[in-house]
Amino acid sequence: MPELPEVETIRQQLEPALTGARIAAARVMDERWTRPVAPAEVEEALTGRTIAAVERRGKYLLLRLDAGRTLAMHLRMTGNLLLDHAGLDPPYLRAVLELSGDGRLLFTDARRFGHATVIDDDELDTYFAGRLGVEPLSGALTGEELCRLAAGRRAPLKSFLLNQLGVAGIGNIYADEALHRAALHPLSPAGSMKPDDCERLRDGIVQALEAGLRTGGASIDDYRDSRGEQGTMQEEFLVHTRAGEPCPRCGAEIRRTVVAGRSTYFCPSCQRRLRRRPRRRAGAGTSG
DNA sequence: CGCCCTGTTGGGGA
DNA sequence: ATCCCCAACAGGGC
Repeated sequence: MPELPEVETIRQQLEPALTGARIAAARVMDERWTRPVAPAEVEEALTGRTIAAVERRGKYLLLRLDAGRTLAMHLRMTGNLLLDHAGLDPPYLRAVLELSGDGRLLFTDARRFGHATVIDDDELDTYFAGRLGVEPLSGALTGEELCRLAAGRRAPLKSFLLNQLGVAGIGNIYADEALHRAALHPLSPAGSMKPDDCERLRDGIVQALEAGLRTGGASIDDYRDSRGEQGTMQEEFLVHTRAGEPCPRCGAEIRRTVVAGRSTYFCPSCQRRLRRRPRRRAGAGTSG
């Protein structure tokens, strides 16, 4: 479940070992990982490089290399990064970065949706400008900014949150959690939010992500070892996958529906649906 | 055993 | 602008 908190947790775990490490060799065993770029091209770009920093943007994990380039990796659904010192041979191994001295960084991915690409540093901002919106934990996300992003949009709030171009890093789980915390209905049109709704949604986003960060490490370990088992993290979810259980805020029964093709959990009692804001007539500039 | 459904994401086409 | 489908695979229900 690599949404922003999980990717950030992985980043924090890898940072001490990878920062300053040299990539002695790189092996890509799945051409899909680098498509449409040939694996050999990526292997060559990585070999001999030193990792200057480990960063995150949205759900992307970045290895900043010397020589002015960056390896940007996306885990998608089932991608995982493993720091190995024991000669592991995990299933679904897609790529290996051998580090100088001891250690290997392993990229595994059962579904093979994960992706990696090498980007010149001077193209980095352009690359992400077309893919990611504001970082929700950077302090740049305010209620006001959220209202600006949502203005005029008729898409459901859930879709609005899943679209990385508005706010970066929110996936299916944290979208549900944020909307519940904000007491907003997932099907309310994004543009229907009033300033007060935007403030609550901003708080809901930040609080849901921070809650995930607090337990992210445990959830990832559980996830890595046992897919179907219940992880520590799941016990933190207020509504996600909790259909039929009582809402922690009002006690009503949490319901499941499908929005934007994704399972969506919400409380029909305290997440009330907003109506579309009446369109303002041209010239009627002032409002209360 | 096989079929169907579900799922942590994002891109492309309708 | 918005929705549907797809990518590839595991696991559970029937």
